[in-house]
Amino acid sequence: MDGKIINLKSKMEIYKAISGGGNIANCPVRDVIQGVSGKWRSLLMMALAEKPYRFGELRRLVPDISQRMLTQTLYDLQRDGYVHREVFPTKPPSVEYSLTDLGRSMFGAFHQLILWAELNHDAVRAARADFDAAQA
Amino acid sequence: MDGKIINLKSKMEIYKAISGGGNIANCPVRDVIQGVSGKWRSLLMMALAEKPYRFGELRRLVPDISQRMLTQTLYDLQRDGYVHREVFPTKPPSVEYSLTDLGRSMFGAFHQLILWAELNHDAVRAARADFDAAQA
DNA sequence: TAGTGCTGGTCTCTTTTTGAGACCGACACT
DNA sequence: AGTGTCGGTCTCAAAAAGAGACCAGCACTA
Repeated sequence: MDGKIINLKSKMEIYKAISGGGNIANCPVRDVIQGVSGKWRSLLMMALAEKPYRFGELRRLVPDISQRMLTQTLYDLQRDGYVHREVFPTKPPSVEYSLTDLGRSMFGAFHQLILWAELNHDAVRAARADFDAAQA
Repeated sequence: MDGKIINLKSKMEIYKAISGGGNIANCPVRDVIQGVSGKWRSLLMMALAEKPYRFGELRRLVPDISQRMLTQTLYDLQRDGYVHREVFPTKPPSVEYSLTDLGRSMFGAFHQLILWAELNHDAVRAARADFDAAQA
């Protein structure tokens, strides 16, 4: 926290990064951030970063996710290339999900934010409490 | 990318982090991730990390945001303690938004992910293209 | 003195995303 | 035949996001 962490690019570069020329797919940041956004994606990435999991295991690990969202989120993560899905032809066929190299790479960067979150969660909660109190 | 970037905690710790005891506010990661999730939060953070901006400036900088979402997103960021809102009693009153210390701190961690996004965006897009092709 | 434009919003309505939960086929065990 | 586990899909309701009309206050202008 040295007071000027940020020396980003020029206004025009920011604009380009932000607007993506009107097309979200042209904006790297938005495109990738969408990849960790959503209520469940970060949690599943954290779980899979630890070790591969099967569908049912994930469902039990994250008890408050609906099956639909678990399916959907895993599908999206797979589509983005972060997660590998492998079906094993066992008696009841089992499906294992694991991080790809790209997924591990992304998680490495994402991990910084996770650490920050754990360290500063109290500060955020305090800020919210103060804000809500001031509004009242 | 050394193959094992991640040596996170035990399963139970993950579970606790994930489930938050059924209450999202008890889960630091989810709580903070929500703070950069959403279509606009990361973009506004990036913009404000560069320098303070006024409402109208942000609206012009991010042309495809609706006024409603700009208001709302800035409000949320302010509530989380990342953004400071100051009203100047000029002729038409102007409102300036800037990052707080907490916001700058969070952005420092978040910045890692931004850098990753810029470096690896092509890989993500390629993965998606491959996936979509395989589905067809 | 009525129009026009700028400021920073709010309000309403529509579309998209998320969520809860029922349902499904295959196979194993009892 | 009945029950359980596996990994899902389907339907429908609720929540969030988005588009865009509208608004008050003030300055300048005609």
